[in-house]
Amino acid sequence: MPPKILVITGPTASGKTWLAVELAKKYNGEVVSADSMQIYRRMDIGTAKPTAGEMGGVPHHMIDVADPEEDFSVARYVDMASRCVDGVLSRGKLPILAGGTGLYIDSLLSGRTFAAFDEASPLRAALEERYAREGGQALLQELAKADPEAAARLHPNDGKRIVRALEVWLTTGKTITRHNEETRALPPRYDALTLTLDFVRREDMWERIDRRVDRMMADGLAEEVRSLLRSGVPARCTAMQAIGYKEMAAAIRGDGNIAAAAAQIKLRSRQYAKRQRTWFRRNQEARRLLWEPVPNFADVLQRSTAFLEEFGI
RNA sequence: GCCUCUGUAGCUCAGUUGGUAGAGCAGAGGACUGAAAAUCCUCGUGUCGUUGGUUCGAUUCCGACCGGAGGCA
Repeated sequence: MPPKILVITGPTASGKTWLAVELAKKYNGEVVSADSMQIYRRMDIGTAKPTAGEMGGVPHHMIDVADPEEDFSVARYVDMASRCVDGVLSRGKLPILAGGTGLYIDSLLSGRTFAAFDEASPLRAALEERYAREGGQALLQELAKADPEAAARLHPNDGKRIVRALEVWLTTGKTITRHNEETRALPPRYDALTLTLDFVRREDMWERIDRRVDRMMADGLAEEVRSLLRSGVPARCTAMQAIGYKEMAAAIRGDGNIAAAAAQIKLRSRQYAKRQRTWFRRNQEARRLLWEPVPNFADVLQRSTAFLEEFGI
C-alpha cells in the first residue's frame, strides 16, 4: 500500500491555507503547496501566498521554487513535489498537499509519467507556427494518420493539445493516446485522503473572492506587478499569465486604469473558481467540507479530523 | 414649454421593407496528461417601455402616455 497523505483542495479563496496549517499543527504535518503560481518568487500578493504569520511555524514546500521568467510545467512540479512529500514522510511526519491546481495534484498522486519533452528542440515552435498558418483542421488530419483516436477527440480550435499530441508522436514515436493508456495503468504513488473545501452558495464564494482582491489591491498588487515588469519579466511568460498579473500589467502599460483592472481581476477569479469546481467535482472519493453562508471554522476543523481518523491518519 | 433622438435577453446593442427576434459580454454545464490562475467545447423565449388605433396579423406603421439623452427657448 502506498504511503498515506492528506490533500486539501478547493476553489480559490476557500480557506485551503488556513485548514492546511491547522491540521499540520494537529497531526505533526508539513505542507506541500499544489499551486501553479505560488511556485514563483517575487509574486506574493497576487498569488495569495501564505505569509510567515499564516504559516504559523509549519514548514511549507513548493513555494518560491522558480523565477517568474522560468518555464515551469506539471512534469517539473511532480518531480520536485514528490521529493518534498517523500522527504516529509522520511521525517516521520504527515505530508499535507494543499492547493487549487487540480492537474498538479492528480498527477502527483497518480504516479503518472510524462512523455519526453525536448526543451532544446525547435519542433514545438514549428508546430505552433503551422497551427497558426494552416489551422487546426490540417494538423488534425496529419495527426489522424498516426493517432486517429486523439485526432477524433481533439477539437480543431484546441491548438495547445493538437500541437502537443503531434509533438509527442514526432519526438517519441509513440502516440499520446498510447502513452496515456500506459501511464494510467501505473499504480498510484500515494494513498490520499482528499478534503475539498467549497461553498454552499456561489454568492458567498464571489463575496470572498471580491474581498480578497480588494485586500490585494490595498496590499500593493499594482506595485508588485510594476516591479516585476521593471525587472524585465516578459509579459508573455507563464508567470505573467496568472490572474491579477496579466490584467494589472495590461493596465499599467495601457490606459493606467487600476480600478478597472481590479474589477477585471475579480471577474477572472470567479471564472477560474468555476473551472476549479468542475475539476474537483470529478473526484467522487473526495470528502467535501462546505462553508455554510457564514464560515464556521471550528466546525470544519472538527469534521476534518473525523475524516482523518476514519482514514487512519 | 417646443423639437429631435431613444426605450429589444442580467449588461451593451443588432434586427424584423408588418408574419412574435439575434450577437458580444455576463452566466450555466463540460473537457483537461510537460503553458493548467492556461487552453478548449456546448447552451440564448425575452409581456421587443405602457396603452389605444390601423391590419387577417404589430415588437415592426400611426397616436397618446411614461422613462432616458440632446437641442431650442
